[in-house]
Amino acid sequence: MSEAKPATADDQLIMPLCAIFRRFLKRQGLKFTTERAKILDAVLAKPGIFEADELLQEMRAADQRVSKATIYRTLKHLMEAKIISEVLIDSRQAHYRLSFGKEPKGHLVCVETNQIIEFSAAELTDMRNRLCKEHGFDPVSHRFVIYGISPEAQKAEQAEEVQEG
Amino acid sequence: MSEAKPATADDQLIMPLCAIFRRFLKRQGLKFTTERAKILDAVLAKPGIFEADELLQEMRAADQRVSKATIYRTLKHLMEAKIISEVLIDSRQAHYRLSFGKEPKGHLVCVETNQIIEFSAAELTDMRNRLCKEHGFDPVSHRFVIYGISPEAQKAEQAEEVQEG
DNA sequence: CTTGCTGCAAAAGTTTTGCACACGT
DNA sequence: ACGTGTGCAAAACTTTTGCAGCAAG
Repeated sequence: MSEAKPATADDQLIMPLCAIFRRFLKRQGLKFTTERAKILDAVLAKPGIFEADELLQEMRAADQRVSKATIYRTLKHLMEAKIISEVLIDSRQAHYRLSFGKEPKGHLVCVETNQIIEFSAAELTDMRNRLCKEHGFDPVSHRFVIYGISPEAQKAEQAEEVQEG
Repeated sequence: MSEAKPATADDQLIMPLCAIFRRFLKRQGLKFTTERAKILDAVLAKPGIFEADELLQEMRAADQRVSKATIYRTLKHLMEAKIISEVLIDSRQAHYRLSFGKEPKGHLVCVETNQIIEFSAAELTDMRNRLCKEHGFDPVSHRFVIYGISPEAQKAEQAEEVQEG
């Protein structure tokens, strides 16, 4: 409520993640470079799902230029550090989301508009653990993606049908 | 039980699917070519999940040569005809499975060995429909993929740890 | 100062496309 | 015959890699 920008929940999130990444890198004998810091910042600024190229474009727009190669290399490290994780939306391109400290999410994807809605589904984790146990697997993660047609796309479809008929 | 090969469950499956594809093509004003028939046969011969290039190699080995481009074009039609569907295993390459008349399957993937186990999970369809309804979506399909470490890979890991320690 | 990192451009891998010719209906 | 389909090779796209110079610890 003060004039000066107060620390937000986001700030509280940003500080530790930067530290966590730093610690991860140190443990692996890797370096915390300005490029890696910039990329982590860009990732933290993304509210939902993102792609490598999207990150590149947005960083260029913000004059935080980093090469494509470095983005790909850093995304890999961020995944190893469990800060982000891959979301399988389509098989053409990799999609990521900030996942540190978040429960795994399900995704509802509109096949017409590509709109993506995240939802929680804690019961999936139980189902995962049960199935892993049945097959002797050690669970790592899981993905649940639902494909459907969004209300908006449904309206568009109906409009088309009227024209056709 | 006779000497002549009796009709198998597979034969019963193959006949209608070929007919179904044919009908689908006719409806779209497309042609049922020998290449499309050969590709459908190759797909029907696959018990589980397959990739485009795998199909190409196997067809070459069986002297049923078709071009890469035709395989990709035909896989697209088979998906439109709902005979196969895409399985999201990784974001590098498309994976498919014969899906006609089968209930949607979940997949348990070993992150070390890439072994894939299919499992049924009817409750997922209910969950899907419930979530679609909540968001006003018209359900199309869904995917549930679990990542874990298979028993074999676990043993290999333990062996490594012993060596390291 | 040593080791790892970056950017660039080229390579690699999958999927798509343009075009001339061939084939199903 | 007509309109589609096929094969080929090239293009398109995402991701990876080799290398020379640069920067972090």
